[in-house]
Amino acid sequence: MEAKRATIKDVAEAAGVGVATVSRVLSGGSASPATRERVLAVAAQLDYRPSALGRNLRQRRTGGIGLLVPDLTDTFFGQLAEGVLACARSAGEPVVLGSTGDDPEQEAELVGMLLEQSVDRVIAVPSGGADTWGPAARAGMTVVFADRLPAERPGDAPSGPMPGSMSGSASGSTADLMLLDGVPPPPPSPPVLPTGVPAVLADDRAGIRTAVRYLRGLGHRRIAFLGGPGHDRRVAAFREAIGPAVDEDLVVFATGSRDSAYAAASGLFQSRPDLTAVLAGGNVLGEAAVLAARELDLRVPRDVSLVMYDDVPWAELCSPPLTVIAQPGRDIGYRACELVLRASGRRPRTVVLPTELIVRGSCGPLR
Amino acid sequence: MEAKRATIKDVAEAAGVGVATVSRVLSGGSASPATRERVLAVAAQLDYRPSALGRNLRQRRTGGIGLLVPDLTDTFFGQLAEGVLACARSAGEPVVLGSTGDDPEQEAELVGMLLEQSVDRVIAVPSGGADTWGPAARAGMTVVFADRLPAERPGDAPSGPMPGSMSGSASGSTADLMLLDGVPPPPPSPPVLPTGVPAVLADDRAGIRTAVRYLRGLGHRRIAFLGGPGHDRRVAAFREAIGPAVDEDLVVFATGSRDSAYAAASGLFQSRPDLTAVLAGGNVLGEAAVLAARELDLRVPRDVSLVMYDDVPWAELCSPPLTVIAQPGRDIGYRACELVLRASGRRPRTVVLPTELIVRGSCGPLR
DNA sequence: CGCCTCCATGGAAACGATTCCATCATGGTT
DNA sequence: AACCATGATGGAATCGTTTCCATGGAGGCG
Repeated sequence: MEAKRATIKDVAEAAGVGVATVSRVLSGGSASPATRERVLAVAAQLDYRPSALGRNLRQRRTGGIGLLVPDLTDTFFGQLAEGVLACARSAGEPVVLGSTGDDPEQEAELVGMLLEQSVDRVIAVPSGGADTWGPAARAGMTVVFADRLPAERPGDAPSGPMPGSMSGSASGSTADLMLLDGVPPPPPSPPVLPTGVPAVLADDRAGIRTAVRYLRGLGHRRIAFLGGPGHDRRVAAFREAIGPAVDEDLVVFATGSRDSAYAAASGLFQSRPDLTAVLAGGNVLGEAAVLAARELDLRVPRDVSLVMYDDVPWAELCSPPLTVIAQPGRDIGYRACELVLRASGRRPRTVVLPTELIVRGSCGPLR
Repeated sequence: MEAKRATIKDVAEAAGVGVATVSRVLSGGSASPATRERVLAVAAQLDYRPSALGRNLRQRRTGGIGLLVPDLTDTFFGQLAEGVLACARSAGEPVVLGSTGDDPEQEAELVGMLLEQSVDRVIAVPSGGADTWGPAARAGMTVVFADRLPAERPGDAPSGPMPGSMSGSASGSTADLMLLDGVPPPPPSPPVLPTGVPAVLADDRAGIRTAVRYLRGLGHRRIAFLGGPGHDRRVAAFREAIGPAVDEDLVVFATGSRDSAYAAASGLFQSRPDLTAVLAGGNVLGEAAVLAARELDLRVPRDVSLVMYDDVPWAELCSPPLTVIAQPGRDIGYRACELVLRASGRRPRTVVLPTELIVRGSCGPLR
């Protein structure tokens, strides 16, 4: 019953040829039309499928590409994953998935697992810093980052300050400074990005700037930022957009969990009842903000205006529908996959995809 | 620079022992304490990692487990995937992911890909029917279904009737009948489920029944069901709960896409303005229902009551917050993974996980 | 007519691991 | 003192594929 799979040897035997010939026929090598046809027929009849194991072992090449995301429950990463999957499918490459939970340790462990599987092309939304990704690259992995860049300093989790704590170093991390290209009042978009680091990112800077300007235009002055893990670049952009006089109490961080996000949002609203607008750095944060506001009887947008980074299907369902900074999650994944696949040539450049402010109903004029 | 990975041979050489000894030490075989220590030291120093390729080839065993879901953008499948990932990680097994888009053809293709990768344990939310999964099983795959069962009849997509069309055969599909165990007015929960089919399912029947009773209790009589691909069991449960006099026009199907869901919902509201309650078979359908209702100026719950199958984080964000039938997506994934991992012994039984009606604000009394 | 080239073809090595089996040393028993 | 059981150890086969290389035949050209 359990018919074990036919091997190339079986095919060769049945077709009366050598295994080498079968291999050549199947991988497009030269062969006489007669044998080619015969081999093909036999292979089809035996339902022969070459084993990726054998092939990969021989070629010392990997099967598949790895995909590491913080949390598939977050719609954005789901979109990103769908993009990667779509591209990988069209290339016929399997995708090995890992969820890091925004934990550098788990991430490192998963990288090890991929290494063991001989998966040497990886698309990652990084949680850890150089001490994870340095070794990975050194082990010969082709890594493309998506949505974020890893923290610069070894051992530095990119989320910066811990949950509930208010703000961090006054001028952003090393990575952020580098991102901003060292020009304090930099020219308008497109932003200058670190070269040599293959990555696909959304144009956070432009998105955030647009949102801040929009809020400013509505009269808001006390604008808060609600950040999560991996939002360093967004925070930096926020600081840049706000200008020199950033009210540090209005920059708050949460970890990846929904509870933490809610706590951060609620804490922010309670400690600073004078704020008039909030910019949430991701959809989980946005959700938390809506929830916290409702819990505290703050009406949106009457009492507080809200902009969420990330467009998700339910943003339209909220009442009022949420004004968002949309980023093309699916495209980010797709492009990252393209990059990692054709990384054979010279190293791929970083790609920046545009964001878009979608104005719905969660922002109103200052009153 | 590109230090290629150390092989077992390198370790053996460096430790001055044979490869067999290294293998034994590393996989817990017998060895003298002295050599064991030496080998371990050398292995650590060389940062040796056994190649899964070599191992799997030799053992003719698969690396990893496959996971096939319709769409990672759907939060529910994201939760399910997280569950699988959690369990797989703790077992040290890599997960190969595929997204089927609810398309039997893509699904079959992905199964082929997994076969090629020698991945012979699969967790699937099936889209195709027996003509996909029969061959898969025959090829020696251990398959555990999650959330759904495949259609019984070959070539029969489990979604039954096509989008927009109204209802199907008057008494559910063969699969559903089998599910109901052939007893037309069956005893209350727990439902009798098909044995021998390894699967992890939510107790749709109880969930739907509870929801229908709840709506009935509020006075609703014209209750509609909005179904999507793979919702056969839910439809069947709905029919059963409603009783013999099912208004077939109130049972509507959409395909997996959000557009289709919206179209179905909108069409339903417009063609049957007399309905007073809607039961959405999944979160995408629920989202569509909310959107369509708003578009048509139907207020929830004043004009129409709404229950959504699936609890998702944003259900609470809606206003009013959505009353839902919660199913443990993460647990379903986790259990399915457990099942597929310890499938070595006798065949695993089907597992049914409880659902829960979470009453929030989207249902009101008939007026 | 002979030689050289070219192409189709098959044998065999290699990839990196596990595992069977033979070998050898050791220590205990008769 | 001879023998046997036990345990550590290394060699070699094996898994399924690709690929190098040798072989042999056919055909073209000098």
